[in-house]
Amino acid sequence: MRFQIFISLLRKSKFLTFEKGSNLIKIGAREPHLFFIRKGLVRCFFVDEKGDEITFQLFPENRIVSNFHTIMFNKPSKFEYQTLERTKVYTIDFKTYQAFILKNPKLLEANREFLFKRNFEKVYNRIESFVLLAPEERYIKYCKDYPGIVNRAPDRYIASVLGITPVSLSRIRKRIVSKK
Amino acid sequence: MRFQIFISLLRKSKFLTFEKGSNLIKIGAREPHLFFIRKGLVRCFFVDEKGDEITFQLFPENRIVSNFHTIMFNKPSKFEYQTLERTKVYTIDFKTYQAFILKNPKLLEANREFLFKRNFEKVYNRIESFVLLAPEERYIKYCKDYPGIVNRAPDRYIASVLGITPVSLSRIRKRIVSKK
DNA sequence: ATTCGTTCTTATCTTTTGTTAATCGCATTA
DNA sequence: TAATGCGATTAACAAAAGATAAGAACGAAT
Repeated sequence: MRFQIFISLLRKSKFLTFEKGSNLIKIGAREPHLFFIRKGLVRCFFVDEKGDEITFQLFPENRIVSNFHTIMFNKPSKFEYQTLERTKVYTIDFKTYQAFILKNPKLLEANREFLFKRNFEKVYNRIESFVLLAPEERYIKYCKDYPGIVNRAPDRYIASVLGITPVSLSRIRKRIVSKK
Repeated sequence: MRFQIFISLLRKSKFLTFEKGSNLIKIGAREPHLFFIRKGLVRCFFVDEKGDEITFQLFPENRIVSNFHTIMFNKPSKFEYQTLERTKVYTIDFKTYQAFILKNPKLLEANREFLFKRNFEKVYNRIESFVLLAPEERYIKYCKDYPGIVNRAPDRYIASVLGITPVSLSRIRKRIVSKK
């Protein structure tokens, strides 16, 4: 029956395909949808005072993308979510989703699991990486933790996620290779 | 009536005072309590492979401290929460708290506000600091964002939170002073 | 007041990073 | 095939950070 519930949730969602380079959510938009990435790669970035794009996060398959500024605070998005590959998603309006969850208390736990726990864990691990590790170790850990990203996204995006420059990342990679 | 509800929640909680240097939560413990810091300062740290203590976070007044590993996953705490000053807290068992929230739907929103939104915001801002800012700017921002902490906690804890060494923090401070 | 221990600062040296610019590699296109 | 453009690499230099050790400042305890 869990399965049944899941099916009817799927019925309420749409299955969409975005071409490479399209936007799921634009900066300034109030986009209240959740996007579950079935296939593809999504880049989340913002623009700093100098006008440079800062890549904040990269999302591969099986992750949920949403704008927490909008969903939590009903504020316009600070980030832009852009596909780096042709990307297929299941998408559903957050209110529709939440109404559905409330009607099916059995899903409450699964909801918490997906939307909060996973996120918390990842976010805390990431901060721990910054607190504990030097850039080189951070890169190694990132490769381990997200093998499905490193060879699909441009290096400068990875560098940004790690909080370093592309030049530095290039040197780190060289160092790692020469150590072997 | 919001106020009434709040009062009865307070009734279910205990008001405790911890001396400086005591533990709210120990590493390995399954401590299911929430602690609202009324007065004082709490340091959250873990121990790395070398056996060194790494300060992960510092909590001043009006923040809620809890062990999310336990509350979310029922796992033993990875962190230790230790008072850096004589600290007064309101504390309540998470299950008691949650049961109360469920009985008072008017508190659902306030609950989300306190336990999730605030946390998310802080955590994202922190990651942004690491991604975007150099250590010196990160320190300046930390002083701005948490003026109630910087002059109360030992510098080496601050350094750890910022992901740098105490020596480096000392140099950063000197640099900032000499710029003025 | 003196001693002790802890923390912060300073010094020295090595390693790493940021910055800027030039070069290389590769794919797309004219 | 040649030209173009974009991203990664390399080079060169300055600035900053890590590591280690020594010294200064400070408070607590005797």
